Amino acid sequence: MFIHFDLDRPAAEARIVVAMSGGVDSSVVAALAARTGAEVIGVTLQLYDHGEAAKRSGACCAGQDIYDAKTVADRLGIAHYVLDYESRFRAGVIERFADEYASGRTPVPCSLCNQGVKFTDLIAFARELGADCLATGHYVRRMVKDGRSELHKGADPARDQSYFLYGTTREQLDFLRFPLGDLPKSEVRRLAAQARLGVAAKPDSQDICFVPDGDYAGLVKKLRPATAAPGEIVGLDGRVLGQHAGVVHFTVGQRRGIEVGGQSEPLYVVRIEPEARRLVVGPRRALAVEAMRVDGCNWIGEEQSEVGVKVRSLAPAVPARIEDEWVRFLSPEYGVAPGQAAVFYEGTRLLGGGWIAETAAAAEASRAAAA
RNA sequence: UGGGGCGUCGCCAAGUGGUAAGGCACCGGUUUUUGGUACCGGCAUUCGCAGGUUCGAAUCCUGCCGCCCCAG
Repeated sequence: MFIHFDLDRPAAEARIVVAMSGGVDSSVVAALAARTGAEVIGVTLQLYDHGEAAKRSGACCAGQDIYDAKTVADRLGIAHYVLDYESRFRAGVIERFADEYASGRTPVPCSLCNQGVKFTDLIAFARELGADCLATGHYVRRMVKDGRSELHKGADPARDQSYFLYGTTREQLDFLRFPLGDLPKSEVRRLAAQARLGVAAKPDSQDICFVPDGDYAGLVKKLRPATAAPGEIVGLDGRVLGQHAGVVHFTVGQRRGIEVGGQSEPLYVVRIEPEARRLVVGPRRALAVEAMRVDGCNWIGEEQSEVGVKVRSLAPAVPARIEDEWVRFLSPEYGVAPGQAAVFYEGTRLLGGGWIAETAAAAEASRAAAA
């Protein structure tokens, strides 16, 4: 398998920097890059401490993973650097992650990380090295049309990671390469095995990389103790239904963990009021949202008003119309959580996106509240 | 301590002689580079307690305990 890296000069004269997390995907990218004949430099970011998180396989960017990346680089015969980005990762991702929960919102740390540490800081570093591009293992595709770079979903719909990259700027995109975007995961693993990389059978990373045991709430509680303050769970009519152990445990649209039984239908978190430490819950129809206000929009493609929009990584894009800051769904959307990303698409092409700032209940939900 | 009603899984609740529905909650799994959703699976040898009748009782009888309502 040969992947073209779309470089401006002959491979023999080019320099490719590969962001190596220590996982299968980026290791294969490094292997593919090495095959082009270009000079390849692997870079691994050390993002957090070497404590508990480092022992967990499947995480990225610490301890074992740095060692794995180094091993792959040695096997490929490429240079490998480890950059200590702990402090900027803490400030740019972890602290903001905690702040979001403290404001009753639900953050997307992967987007923050990509926008900041990976695509801003790491790209700057790669440019300093005189690289022609920065290649990553993301499952997305970069296509050049009429001299302009476009960002598209990965070919494998089950693996597409474009949602997390909506904040990529055009300048960044010009410099980035995503060699895996056309491949199914199975093929990537096959390539890893073929290249005899030790990480070929390493489990996929999942959950939040900097949370050691999946207990993200535990981390947020440590950083923002107020999020662990108990409070009331109230119904749409204001009636107190129970107590909760901290807003940090909840997100809009969430069903499990409310621990209020005796209902005829399930209850979902409809709203989080952090100042009052209150959780407002209601039936599923109370989750219906007809529009959302989107903050800090980034456009990669030209601005459009009729788009497909994703409010979560999984689930297909749904049709919507953009009216200034507000994005109006053609049919009600359920479980739209402030703090999450709204990402706009036209077919497979990612147009742009922003953060969900607030939502407007659909008539259906208002009726539920009145009942 | 007169009258009436009720007591079935953590909550709601069906079942009134034939060998414990269902919903909610909870737990587990599947999916997944965010959180969540969804889906699948699990979840009362036992019906307030103690006796009795019966081939057989959550269901009938007796007593006790507890709660509620109406009267005092």
